[in-house]
Amino acid sequence: MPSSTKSDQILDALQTLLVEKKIQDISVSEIAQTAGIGKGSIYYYFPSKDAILDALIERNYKQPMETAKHLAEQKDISPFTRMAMIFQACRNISGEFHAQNSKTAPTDDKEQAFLHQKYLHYLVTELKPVLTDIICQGIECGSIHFDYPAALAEIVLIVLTIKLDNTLVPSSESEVDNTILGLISLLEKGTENPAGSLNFLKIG
Amino acid sequence: MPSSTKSDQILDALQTLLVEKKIQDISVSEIAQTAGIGKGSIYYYFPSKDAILDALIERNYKQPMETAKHLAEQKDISPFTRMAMIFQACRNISGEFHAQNSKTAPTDDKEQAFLHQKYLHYLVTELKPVLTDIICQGIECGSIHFDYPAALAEIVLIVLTIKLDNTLVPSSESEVDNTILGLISLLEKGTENPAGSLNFLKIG
DNA sequence: GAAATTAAACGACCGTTGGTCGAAAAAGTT
DNA sequence: AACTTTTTCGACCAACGGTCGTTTAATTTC
Repeated sequence: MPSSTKSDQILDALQTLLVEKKIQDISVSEIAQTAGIGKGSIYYYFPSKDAILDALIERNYKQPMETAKHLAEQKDISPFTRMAMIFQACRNISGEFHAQNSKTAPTDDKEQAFLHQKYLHYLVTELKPVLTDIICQGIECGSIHFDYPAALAEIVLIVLTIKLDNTLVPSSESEVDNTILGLISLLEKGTENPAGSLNFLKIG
Repeated sequence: MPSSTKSDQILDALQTLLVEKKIQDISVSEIAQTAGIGKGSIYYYFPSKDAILDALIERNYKQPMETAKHLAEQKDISPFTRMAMIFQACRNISGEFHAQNSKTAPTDDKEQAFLHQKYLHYLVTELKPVLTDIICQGIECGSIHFDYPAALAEIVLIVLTIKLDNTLVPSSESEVDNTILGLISLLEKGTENPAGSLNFLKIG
């Protein structure tokens, strides 16, 4: 199922290789070989190896990110619920990625974290304004009480991304769950909502 | 002021070089040259380039970390205050590191983040049990109300480390301050303490 | 359709890298 | 002094990311 454009072919190749190897163990020649093109051609479409990785990340995240943004505009849903849905979307994105990448490698791959770092940056940067906007709407309509909407958005995104990726600060599964529950509780108390209002999207 | 052991000399050399270059631009030969020894000798003391970096991180963090741990046992100080002091200690550690490393490089160095990642892991892992313990003490004596002490500790450490390093998710200075203020506020509300109780250690 | 121009593809090649190795020097032991 | 062990070393290796001049394919222009 080859993609249309040439640069997509290259990204496909990298994606394939990433399933069973870490980036630093994948050579540009290898990517070229897998894509079925010459090594030099890679540099016609991308300025560096790093740029290929960046492009792949963006491609992978573009669609779920768009739906998250779209969700932000559904003003008929309560802001608090929409915040919860972004919450959930984060989970799905991270989960999808994780399933995609940890088939062979256990979890000790330090170098792999290099990749997660880029995801973290991309996800927080893209989603922070969206989530901030939703929180502000919640504050205006009185369902959320908090003085630092942007900060709240960032805190949520950082903690969620890091804990759900579980690579930058590895923990056992139950520890991850515990931290998420703690975050939910902290959010509920911090936004002056009753305990359990965010909990309907519990650990699945 | 050369250090005593040979492996310390090597770490000194790397530290010196790190002031003006990122790790990936520092070759092992360069470290050897700066340390005044042959390249082969490096591999007598360290199994890989990566291991040198790990050792340097541990050496840099060992002392402040010990004082933080020591602080955890000062049971005559209120748990809430001690939590604030750990808070502050985090700041100092990160600040010290940041001052040490960003003299020449602006902030755009993506590869540098590779290093911060290791700091994040080390700092959270080491400090989480300490901070959790303090929070538990606070819960017992009634000055902190929260159901997930370990989660709270982790959330605080993750957000603080990431925001204070300001490399993994770069922001402007005022944004960093805003996020910290937000975190403080969230903590105060989450632990059912009055607004301002953590604020005496405001942005300095 | 031919000529000219631009886009795309290529792989040999370059400088440098992290890491190995066997030999030699230094230190320690008997 | 003879022998063993620890330490030091730099030539060497395979492999890397990236460049380059050149070739091939596609497009435009007349």
